[in-house]
Amino acid sequence: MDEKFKKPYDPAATEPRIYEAWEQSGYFNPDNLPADLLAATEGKAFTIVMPPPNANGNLHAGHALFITLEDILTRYKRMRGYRSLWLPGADHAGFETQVVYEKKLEKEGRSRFGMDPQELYNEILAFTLENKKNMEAQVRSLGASCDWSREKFTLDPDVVEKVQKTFIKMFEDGLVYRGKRTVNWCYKHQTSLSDVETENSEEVTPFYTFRYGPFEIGTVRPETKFGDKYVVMHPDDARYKDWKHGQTLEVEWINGPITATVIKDSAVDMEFGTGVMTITPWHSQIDFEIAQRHSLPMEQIIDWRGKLLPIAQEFAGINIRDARPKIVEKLKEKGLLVSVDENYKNVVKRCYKCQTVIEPQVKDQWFVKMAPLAAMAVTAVNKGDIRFIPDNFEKIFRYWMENAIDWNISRQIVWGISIPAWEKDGEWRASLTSPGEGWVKDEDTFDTWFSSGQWPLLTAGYPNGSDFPTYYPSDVMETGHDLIFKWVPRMVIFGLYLSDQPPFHTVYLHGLVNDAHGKKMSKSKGNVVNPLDLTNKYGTDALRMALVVGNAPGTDLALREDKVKGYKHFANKLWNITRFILENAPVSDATLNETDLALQQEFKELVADVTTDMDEYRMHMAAEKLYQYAWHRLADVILEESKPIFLGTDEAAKASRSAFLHSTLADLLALLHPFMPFVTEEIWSSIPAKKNYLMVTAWPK
RNA sequence: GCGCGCUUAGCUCAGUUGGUAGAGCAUCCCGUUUACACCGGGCAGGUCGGGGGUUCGAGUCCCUCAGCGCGCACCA
Repeated sequence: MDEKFKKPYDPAATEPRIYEAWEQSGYFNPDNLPADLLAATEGKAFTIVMPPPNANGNLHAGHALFITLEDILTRYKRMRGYRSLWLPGADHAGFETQVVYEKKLEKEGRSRFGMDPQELYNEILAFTLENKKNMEAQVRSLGASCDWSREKFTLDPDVVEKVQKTFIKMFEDGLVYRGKRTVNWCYKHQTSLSDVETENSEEVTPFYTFRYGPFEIGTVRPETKFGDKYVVMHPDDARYKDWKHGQTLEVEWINGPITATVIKDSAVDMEFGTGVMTITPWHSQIDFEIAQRHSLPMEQIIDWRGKLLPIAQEFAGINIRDARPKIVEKLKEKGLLVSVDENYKNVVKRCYKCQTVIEPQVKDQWFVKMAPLAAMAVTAVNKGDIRFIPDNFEKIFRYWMENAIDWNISRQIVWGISIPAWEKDGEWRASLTSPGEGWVKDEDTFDTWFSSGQWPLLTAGYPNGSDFPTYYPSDVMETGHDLIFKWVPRMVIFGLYLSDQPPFHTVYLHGLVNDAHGKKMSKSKGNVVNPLDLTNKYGTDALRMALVVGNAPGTDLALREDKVKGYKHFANKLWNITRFILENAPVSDATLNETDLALQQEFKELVADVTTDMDEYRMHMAAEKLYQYAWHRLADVILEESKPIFLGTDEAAKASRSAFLHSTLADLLALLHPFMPFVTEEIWSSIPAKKNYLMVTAWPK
């Protein structure tokens, strides 16, 4: 028996050594897997594309969860004889990273505004590459058996070029268009944002009712109302039936009399307020749509920094935050303020990074025409080409695809992939290089989801790389349920659009990792758990088990330190089970007696049960069953019952029990390996059954 | 407003197609007879949120109500 079993299992001393050995072995690369292992599937591929972590900081508990789940699937399939590829990556994370970097600049008393764009880009690139190394080291420490030789970065030159070519193809296919439309504008970050980059918050805002000629109109935003010269009501509203569409009238307004025009539009809710509203098309989505329907002119009231433009006359140059009370005061003095409801509940859109109130602004941007693409995605789901785990997420996916709105892919930030579009005299062309003299390049960059949406294709080298189509489509997309409408649909759409097939057949969605009381982790609450602190204290295997057991797909998890501690004890339990067997059971290939055959049968049923769980993505069940068997069946009962046998004189019984224990230990280590790769590999290296690494040993039958 | 999810032992959660309620941690009692005190043995603890229905049988399926959480939405 190896002397090491006389001391408790020491994860810290073991894990780096084991990971190094795995990496050296080359088996993370599916092209190097042993032929006898692959024989089981005749070399079929199994591919998971890693959701590329943002290369802008440390890994958090959510990363630890997805790395654990994906590594379990990869290791399981590898042991089942698949050419298992888990392809790692790193995301430049456009806006996210730029926000992180801007905070860093702020701390240094600097600002991105006024910086040379190329200089800023280079600084962020250096920062990102440094973080990327850090991130990769952390992924390794969690035991990820991914193929580093294939690692991709979203700013690799070939990735950038392919992303740009996709845009060009979409431009030629009429799936992207240049549109002057309402966008979500963040004053702090000076960029437009997609709908998924904003959050809604319900807030209590004063609701003002003003006299507008013969009408009363309601608003929460008096500061936008300078240019309001269209008064809108529902065509069926009996109260206003005497007012005709297009009719004009003189009204006294903020800065004097104006000529207003009556517009009838069914977008107006008759039940709300007085049923009459004025519109500010430049700064409201719904007003914009009404204005479009009636071909009304629109004018910008607030500039890109949040200050009132000259149309506001005496208020020009004032920040809208400060302008509101002043304007209300003026309207009140003019006798135009009818009432104020101080308890009005209103939904306000905010920037998901800085919580700045989002301003609708009208801007020329590139939009993806979503309807035809989304229809393809719905068809694929209807045909059963994509399965969701848990399956209720299919409804959410479907809802999102059936209500898809056109996607703004232009960002006014430097940190991203440049949009290959050129403009001359109002005409736009899409091209990698300038179409000729006088063409001006679009300065904007792509929304980061435009590139990450193509990730499964890009990692496989679409359309002509050596891994395409060997490792495309991939098998499982494992990611957080919060990405069900941010990332997953975009991957499905790009996969179908570019390759005519979905990029994966299964979408496995995990929940959030919360704190011990089920509360969302946040820096401001101070309840953030650093996964590496836990692995340093209890070992990586312990953390992995704590993240998996009892964590049903799609549901959130409360991560408690005592749970991690419990599985550290379990790793040690395996250690001591091994010690007992090595000390007491001489190696034997004796035929099993009746008692031991029954034990073997019981174990075989466990193997079958666990295998089914794994095939059905019930990793949480499999892990718990293995834990129960190892501790409360094998250790508590079978080993205890073995003691008198080994102390006795019945040599046949000893031989039989020894044979059973050795084979069961070997198989149990194999079954546990995907969950607890380090301790199982370390034990495996010291038992008689060992041939090659446990990582490339066949899954028990 | 629409949609989704959750409500099971003190805490955190499992419970695959409906078949006599489970785990970990915590608590309490006992134990060092040596694989392991990073341990072992044992006790206690739940009318599975309320109500109704389908069924021979429901934590599991259906309806309804309540509470909590989350997402979506152009009510100015």
